[in-house]
Amino acid sequence: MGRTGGVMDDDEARVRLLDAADALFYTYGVQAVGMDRIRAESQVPLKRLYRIFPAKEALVAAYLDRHDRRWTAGLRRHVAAAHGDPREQVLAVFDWLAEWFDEPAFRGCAFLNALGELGDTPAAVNDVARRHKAELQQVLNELAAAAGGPDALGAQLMILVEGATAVAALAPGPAPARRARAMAEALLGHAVR
Amino acid sequence: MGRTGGVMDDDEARVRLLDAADALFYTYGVQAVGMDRIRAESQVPLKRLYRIFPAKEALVAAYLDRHDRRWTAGLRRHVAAAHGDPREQVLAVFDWLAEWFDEPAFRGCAFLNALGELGDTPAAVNDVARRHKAELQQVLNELAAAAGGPDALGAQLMILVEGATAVAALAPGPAPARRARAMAEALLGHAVR
DNA sequence: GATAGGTGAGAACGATCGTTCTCATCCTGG
DNA sequence: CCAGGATGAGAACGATCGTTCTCACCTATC
Repeated sequence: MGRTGGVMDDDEARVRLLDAADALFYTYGVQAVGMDRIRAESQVPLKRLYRIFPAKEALVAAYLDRHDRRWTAGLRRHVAAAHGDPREQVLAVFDWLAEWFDEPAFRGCAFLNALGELGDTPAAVNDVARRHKAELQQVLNELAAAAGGPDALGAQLMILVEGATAVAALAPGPAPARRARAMAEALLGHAVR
Repeated sequence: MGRTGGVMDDDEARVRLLDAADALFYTYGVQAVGMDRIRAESQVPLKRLYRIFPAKEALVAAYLDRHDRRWTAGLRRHVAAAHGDPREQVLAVFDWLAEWFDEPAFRGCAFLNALGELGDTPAAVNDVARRHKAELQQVLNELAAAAGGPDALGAQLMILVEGATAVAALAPGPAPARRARAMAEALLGHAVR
């Protein structure tokens, strides 16, 4: 059948392509990275690349989709590992952001970057970006509700998360996350009274 | 002398080029807009275009520079026109953001978009983006100091401004600005006690 | 009114990119 | 050992882009 473990089966090729796409598209932007650079970084021949992803647009959409899944899963995992107190879980969001901002490869929100670069087309990019932000908003809404905050708390946390990310995009480092964390603490304090 | 009012002198050509660059680069992204599209929109011949801006990079830098100056001046004007109370001036920032988010052409922060698209090169883009954010931070610091807030207030307002802008980039409309305004009100309330 | 210099419109050029095609090579089944 | 189908490496193709060049035309001076 040929898929019993040859030199590189399609699944591994797909992983390597998405690894290369993630590293290159996120670092340099989508339009600045050509398919040949993806091929060089992934070591997957062009022919196979185009068999797995029939066009660049499909690769971009798959990159954003996997980036979204990993990002949100990382956030959820970090939050779940936090101390049981729901308020601590809210604050854990910002601790996780601080770690993210400190990564050398950090370059802001991949979805806002892609959207700013590509505009509304192709629609797949827009869809993934919107889905990502809706998912983040839902995580924050759940945490806000568990912490007993008012209805607006989820949306307020969203502004803090996005604000810290945008500020860190121009001046990387954990400082914006810590500031946003302090603001979230104030919001939670308010919610209590 | 030739500059006494011919059909179109270089100053007018420059304005038309920057108008076209602003509309097109901001809406569609820098890389997605070719020089010929700038020529078509501005009605300035290519030859003249390249005499005024010797390369696309120079046009992009000039576009971002003028965009920055207009944006910051608009903010300062709106803030200055607000009620004399320094706290009202802080809140006026978010009223101005609400108006901005409601413009049909709104597509998030032009500088973050350009930075996300182009990465660190060319350096001119990076410089203008950094200068823009530093200027915004200074405006907010001044307002925070005038309102008698703590040292951190300026940086906190920055996170609110950037957060509202990022959220609005995916879901345009004044709602994020209003929410950020409410959060700023809470910060000012805290600062008072 | 003739001429020289600059202008506008668009063709042309070289590079790059997304995508496809060629062909030598290799692995598989008989 | 041999035929054949798939694979990999990279050339090739068509489109697009940034930039430059051509050339007819206009304008302004002597």
